[in-house]
Amino acid sequence: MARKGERRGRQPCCEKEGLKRGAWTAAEDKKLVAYITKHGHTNWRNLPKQAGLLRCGKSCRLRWINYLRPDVKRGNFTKEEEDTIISLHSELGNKWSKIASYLPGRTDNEIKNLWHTHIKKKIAQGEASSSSSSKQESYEIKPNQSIVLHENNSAEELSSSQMLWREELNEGVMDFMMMLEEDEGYYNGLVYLESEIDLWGQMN
DNA sequence: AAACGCAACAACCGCAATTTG
DNA sequence: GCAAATTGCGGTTGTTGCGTT
Repeated sequence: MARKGERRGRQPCCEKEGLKRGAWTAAEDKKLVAYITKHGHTNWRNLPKQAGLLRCGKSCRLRWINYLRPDVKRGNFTKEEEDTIISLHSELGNKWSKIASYLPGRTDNEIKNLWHTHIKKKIAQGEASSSSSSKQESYEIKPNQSIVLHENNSAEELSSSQMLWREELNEGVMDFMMMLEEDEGYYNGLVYLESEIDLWGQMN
């Protein structure tokens, strides 16, 4: 907290100078995941400094919540999810985080993007409610199954998109593990991460 | 093959709400 | 109770990739 007599008024969320912006690199992602896995995120403002990242806390928080969190569901929206979004939006308006809370694994940003890129257009074209007659679009229905890091699913149980998704996840975890080998504490973090992903999978 | 336009989505910004001392 | 710090949300912008000409 600022002491009396220090600069008044609202400070920017981060110093603009010397901080990196734009797309996140794999190395930055790893640092962030490793740090949060080990220490959690009690203070986003201090986190980047402690994690050795040249980013502002806001940027780290956004990256974690929208992409790096183990329970984030990547991939195309199902028809059911889409219908839920349409229904909730008519009820709640642009309360994206509220809408996201009804869709486990989906983020407000993702839903907002979907709305602006697909759903809004569909509704404008009057297609939203006539799903039976409308043709499937490029983001057509995909089986809504869990992320599985373990080798307990046979290939034929997974769609090609799921296989690709799973491969990407496993690659990421392998990279992460290589980094973790140097630090036992980080390994415990990985175990935690995996159990979280597994738990999320069981819930779905 | 190059140029252009558009769609998709990742990331940033500003403000509001909440928390803290 | 107040001021300042911090977090979270929603709007918007920037970048990238793909399709078309």
